[in-house]
Amino acid sequence: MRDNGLTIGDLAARTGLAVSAIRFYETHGIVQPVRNAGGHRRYGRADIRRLSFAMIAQRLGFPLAEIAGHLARFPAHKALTAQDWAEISRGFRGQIEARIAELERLRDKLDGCIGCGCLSLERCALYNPDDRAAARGPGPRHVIDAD
Amino acid sequence: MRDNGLTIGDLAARTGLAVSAIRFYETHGIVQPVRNAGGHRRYGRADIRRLSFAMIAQRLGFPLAEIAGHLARFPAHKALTAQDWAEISRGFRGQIEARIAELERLRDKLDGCIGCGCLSLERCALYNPDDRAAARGPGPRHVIDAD
DNA sequence: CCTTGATCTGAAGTTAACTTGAGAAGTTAC
DNA sequence: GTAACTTCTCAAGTTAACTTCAGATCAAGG
Repeated sequence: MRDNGLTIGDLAARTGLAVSAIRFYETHGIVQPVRNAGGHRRYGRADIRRLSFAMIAQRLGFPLAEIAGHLARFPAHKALTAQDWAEISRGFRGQIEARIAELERLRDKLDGCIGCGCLSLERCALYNPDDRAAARGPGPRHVIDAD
Repeated sequence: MRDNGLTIGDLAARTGLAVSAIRFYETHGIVQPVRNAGGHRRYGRADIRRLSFAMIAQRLGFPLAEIAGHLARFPAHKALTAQDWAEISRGFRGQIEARIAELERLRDKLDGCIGCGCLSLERCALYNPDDRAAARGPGPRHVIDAD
């Protein structure tokens, strides 16, 4: 008997996510299922929306931590409204535009450098030490996705 | 006595890379220094160019493996010519343009979706399972990347 | 009731691109 | 010649985003 609510398997089938991924997202606070008598997770409809949102945001290139941050602003079991979505989306748009702009700058510099062949660290516009300094700390550097 | 050639420290100072990074790049075949009597690495001028190239390519967002692949086409101790550089660069340009185009598509879809708020997996243009395969980034994406 | 099949937990593995640390040995400046 | 660097090797740690595995328990159909 389904008690009430969806099982993690149901959710996986509906969203296309792996069961393990959904559990992982839970550790990041993206969903917060309740437990039934046997200790199994039970989800509500709002959770489908939350996961859908997370998947879309990931497609847009945003890290889970940031996505979780956005979702944290809304009650765990309340569904996201069109309002909420529009509000978050506008922020996304700005960041996408920024990434496009950065790539265009790089492309233009590259155009200027093709044929030059200097590869000089002092003179090549493509090599800008300041930009590299921005990426600090250990771990993998997300080269281009800066910010 | 410097025997001949640059030490790894010299190279680090010249390129701005960490000594550990240069050793790491060596494991990827990006540089192939010779050893002096004491077992220390000695580099040639061509190696500065190879590292510069790698750094620039990384800024452009290319993974080390791919960069190493490009460099593998050239003799380890021959310097890259303007010709070589121009040839490789043209390929880069194409890939940068592709990434820009992908982001623009996403931006446009997002515009269409702001205000819609449906977040429906079946209908939302932003959620396209096929496109997920294109996602770049860190982490084991093999499930998604599944050929 | 019993057998599949789904879930549970917690630990460890995966990729990328490096860094950090330990202990030993080479190199250099005075 | 010796103190002070620099470098050497190899193993293990780091972040992100998950997956895989093992051993155990829960749930549901016949």
